[in-house]
Amino acid sequence: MTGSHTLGETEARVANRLSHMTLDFEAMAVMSNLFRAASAVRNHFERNVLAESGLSWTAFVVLWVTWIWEPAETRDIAAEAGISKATLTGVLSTLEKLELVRRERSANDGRLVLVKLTTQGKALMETLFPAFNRQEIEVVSPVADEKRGELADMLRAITANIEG
Amino acid sequence: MTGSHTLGETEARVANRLSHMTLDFEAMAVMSNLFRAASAVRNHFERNVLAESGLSWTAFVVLWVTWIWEPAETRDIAAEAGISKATLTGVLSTLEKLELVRRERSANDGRLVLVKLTTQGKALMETLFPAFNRQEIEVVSPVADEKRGELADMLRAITANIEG
DNA sequence: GAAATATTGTTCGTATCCAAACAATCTCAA
DNA sequence: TTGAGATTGTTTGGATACGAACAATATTTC
Repeated sequence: MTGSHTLGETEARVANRLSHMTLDFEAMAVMSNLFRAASAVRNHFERNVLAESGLSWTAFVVLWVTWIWEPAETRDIAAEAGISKATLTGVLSTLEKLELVRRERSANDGRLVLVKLTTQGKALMETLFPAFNRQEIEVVSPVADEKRGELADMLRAITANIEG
Repeated sequence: MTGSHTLGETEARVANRLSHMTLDFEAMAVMSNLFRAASAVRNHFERNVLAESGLSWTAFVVLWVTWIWEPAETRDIAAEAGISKATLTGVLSTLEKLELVRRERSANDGRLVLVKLTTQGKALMETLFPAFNRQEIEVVSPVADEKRGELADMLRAITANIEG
């Protein structure tokens, strides 16, 4: 993930390249670190937790959302997972092929598709999710205990500001 | 991005579903908000800044890294952009088709490929990057001025902890 | 200097990922 | 009740995404 250049080097080089522009480097640093962190954490989880189950990151998120909300409507799953409904169609097909999930037409509304976990899907989540959480603890560990609430709040505020 | 359920609802439902497990909900909240924020910001940028240029998020990042470091070696671009070299090959082909970038064999080392921006590529970045930064300022605005450094530091620490 | 080893970018196969077009279904007004 | 409009999940087409295998080139080893 990290290149051969340090972040300081990059910022100095950027400053030089952009010396004729008026820029907010602090905002830039926040955004840059946000994406680096998200990408690094995601790759870390895919390799260390998800790989042995053969699940992609998105597949896991979809499985998780379904687990929490089942029977879940696909539009809600897509929104909650942060992916388009077109993407969800493909991911659900993958999860169905793995027999972790089952699609069902809604009786009340013929347009809707309800998604449920199979017995295997539930069993997988029962072991996978605690393993996932153990890694979450590991990943967050460099942030001081008393700062974590603040960190979550700031990230939440950024999201709310965009989507509001 | 946000579903019809609030984050509080989700957490309550998760707590109920997982009541028999020992979990760190604060670590979970930090990770959850990290991905929500990254995803929301990325989508926001793709739709509001990048769409008119016909660039994807990744294409922009690659273009940006190349702009800063040109002539840039592909292995460095991939590392700096946080994508695999296989992915970079495809993205560079896209950027070359758009005539924003040029590939060149290195004279010193026949294995290396050097990447440079075309005149059009430079012109695009001259207007696109300031527009990008203006949106960055907007996105970060809900975080108090004096907290932004801390936020960047915490995210940096998480990344370093994983990759170290 | 020749052979073994390492490194680099591309290709291949497969899985995401999205916007836009689409068919099926539902809602609601007239 | 019938027809216009809205909503939902899928399909389509094209770009991204990765690991693994690959050919080309450099480096190391003896």
